[in-house]
Amino acid sequence: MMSREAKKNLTRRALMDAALNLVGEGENFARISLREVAKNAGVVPTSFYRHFRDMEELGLNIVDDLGMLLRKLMRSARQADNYLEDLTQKSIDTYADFVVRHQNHFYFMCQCRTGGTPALRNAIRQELRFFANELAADICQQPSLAKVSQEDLELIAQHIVATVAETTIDLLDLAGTQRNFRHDYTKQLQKKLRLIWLGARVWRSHRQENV
Amino acid sequence: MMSREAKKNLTRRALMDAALNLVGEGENFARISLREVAKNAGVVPTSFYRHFRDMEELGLNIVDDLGMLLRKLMRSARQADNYLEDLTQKSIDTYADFVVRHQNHFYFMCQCRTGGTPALRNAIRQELRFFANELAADICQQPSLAKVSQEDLELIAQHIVATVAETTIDLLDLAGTQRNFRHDYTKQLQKKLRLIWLGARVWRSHRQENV
DNA sequence: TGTACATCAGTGAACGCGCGTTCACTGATGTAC
DNA sequence: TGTACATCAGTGAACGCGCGTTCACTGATGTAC
Repeated sequence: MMSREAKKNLTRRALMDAALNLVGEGENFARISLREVAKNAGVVPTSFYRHFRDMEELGLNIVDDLGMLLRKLMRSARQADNYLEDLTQKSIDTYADFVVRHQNHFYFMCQCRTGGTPALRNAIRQELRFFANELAADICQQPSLAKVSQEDLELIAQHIVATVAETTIDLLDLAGTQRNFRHDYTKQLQKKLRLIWLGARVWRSHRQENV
Repeated sequence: MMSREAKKNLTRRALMDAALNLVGEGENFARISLREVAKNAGVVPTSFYRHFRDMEELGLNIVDDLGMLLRKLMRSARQADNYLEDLTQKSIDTYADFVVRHQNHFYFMCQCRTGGTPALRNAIRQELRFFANELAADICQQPSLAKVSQEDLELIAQHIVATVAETTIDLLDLAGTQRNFRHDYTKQLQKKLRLIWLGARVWRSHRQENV
């Protein structure tokens, strides 16, 4: 038999997955009711309280999931061959794969990043900031960025992460409908990142340039 | 006496303003009930139906408002002295003023741009795309962008608009708490836009550059 | 190993509440003559 | 200008429903001896 704790964890997962599925089907997380989640998890509403105080706490736990996923993504990106050329393209491909494989989590991210309760919003922003800092640590080794201060490097990394997060909803919306959806998305995102990248290469910290 | 039509318009405005105020106070638009809006507008719930089919239709009308505001913003930005130096700084200042003066509308925009129903999301995205196209038409006259294709110009403009929209929530959050909130915000946003701008100046359309 | 008791995840009935929506209405404004 | 009728924005009662939350419970799992 399964231990009591293991069974409890199964129910907990079922509740979180039920919420994620509803979000993946187009529901707004803010409107999803505790009873709906319980029903979809195959559990009575009162059971919910054995695991979470309320829907917001469940949401915060989903954000923890998301953080773990992002760390996993970062790790696998770092394992990739580090030939510098085409690194951006490879990263975008890795990311697009990852998003499609964890659609529900990324729908949740896109929706709650600006639309959630303040606590939820901040939790997601914090995860993205962490990711950006890791990215900053990675790219600071690039010789072409030698003239950029640490502070500005972090800003650049944050801008890159924000750009990727911003465009993720397009990828998800396309993934649902189109067959060869990936090409248009990666092309656009690559151009946007190249724009930032080119800017970063001619960036000089501690000097204001006009226009 | 006021005409029947004029009175009706007052009620309509009162309903929209009630919804906007609730959003400005931190409520999630998706969770605001028709009855709450009616109560805050000083009107009986059934009256709501004389103006909107449901909350989504009210939301779409707020997006129309927002579109009008953005066009007004664009007009006043164009009227400003066009000395090229410091144009970015001026534009950011104009924008920040504008956002603070129409806080509720911009809270609504930040929240529904990614968190709303599909119809609402798309309506807002369309307004922002329109704004970006206008911006593209403006900046294409810059001699430093002569080598950029029309398509890429539009992408750059979209990227700028997305960056501004993305950071607007920071401005709003800061506006509520801090006294001299504007400085940090404008400084960060200016750096981000400068990054894009520098990138755009060295951009060559129709050629792939690697990292 | 077996027994007696403790723990606690999940149950099911019940509650009061605010929700969206319907309906027939009222009375001020608008229109035709 | 005055009268008689039409329009329609806003009213107020009523509905059935799903909501979050409470409570005492059950019975499988865990623990102590």
